[in-house]
Amino acid sequence: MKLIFMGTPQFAVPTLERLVEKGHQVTAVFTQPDRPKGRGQKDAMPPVKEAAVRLGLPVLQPERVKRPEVVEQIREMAPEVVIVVGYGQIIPKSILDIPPHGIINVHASLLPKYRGAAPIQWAIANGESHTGVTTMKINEGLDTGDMLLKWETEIRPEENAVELGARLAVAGADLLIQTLDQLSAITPEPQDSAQASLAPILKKEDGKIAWDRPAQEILNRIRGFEPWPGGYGFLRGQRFQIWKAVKGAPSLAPGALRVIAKRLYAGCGAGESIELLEIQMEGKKRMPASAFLNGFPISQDERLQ
RNA sequence: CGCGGGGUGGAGCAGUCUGGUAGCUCGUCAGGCUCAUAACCUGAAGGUCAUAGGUUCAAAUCCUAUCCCCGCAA
Repeated sequence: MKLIFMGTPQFAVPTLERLVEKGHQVTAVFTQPDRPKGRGQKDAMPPVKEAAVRLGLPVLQPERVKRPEVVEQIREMAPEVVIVVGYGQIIPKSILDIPPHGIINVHASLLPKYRGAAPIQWAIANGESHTGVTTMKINEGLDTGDMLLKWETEIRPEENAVELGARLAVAGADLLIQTLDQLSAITPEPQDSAQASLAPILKKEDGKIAWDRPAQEILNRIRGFEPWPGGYGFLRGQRFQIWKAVKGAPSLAPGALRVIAKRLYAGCGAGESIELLEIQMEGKKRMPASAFLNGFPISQDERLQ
């Protein structure tokens, strides 16, 4: 099919690759503009742009797709369908009507659950046992379009957002191909808004650990928010990131840090605790808790905030 | 030129301000103790103190330049 692809993050890359592999005619790839990133403020290409360049596809990076000249440009391309995967911009109504097969989106949750920008992260953070991907027809709402196909999977107990995201990206790519193949045969199913929930874009503060919460909830958030914002507290005024942790046996007060038999524990709510396995101090590399303890003696009344 | 932290035996750090024989915790190796151990004791190996210049009787430490790593911010 002749189509336009719109996407930005790594999650969208497998879908783009599969489309090309399947012989679909990708007229253009829309992605967010290169933005200053990292130390030194150098402009960095979004993952989808890198993939598009590698695949030899034309790339367009308008600041706003809803600008009339951009809309007109899309109209002239006359796509049969437009594929959107994490583009990062709202598709205006003026574009919705252009492709005869509509605009199809791949969303990383079992809609109507977890509508929004961070469905993978929130599904893990909330301790869900299952999630999946859904293809749907985009309408004017936020992830409220009629659903086409779904794929469900289990969230493994130790799985973090990076790992799950990689699995869902591949599954999403397959599901989209399947959706396109069967498009005429699929009956779009409206979402039940009563069952809907939101997965808002993550903020840095979402990573700040509330030490009075139950241990399991804290662990869910740490792995759900990997690699950003992760789970962190403050130790002696410095940012203290926790990358890997498991449930601990000792009973400690919320936020209390304690070393027992060379293992590092942090207290949670209800007298529970977590054992910190991999941590990172501000300005330092991530390291095993054992290495951290060699150079940073923990006193008895040490506390995390 | 966005802001800041850092590069010291295998790991994590101190020492740098106030130049003067390289230190701590751990790991490794050898031996000892113990029913045993993540415990304890004794001993050993292992470092061009990121790199290149400069100042000095003397530089990990002061000056200059470069490379690399990390956090923030976006």
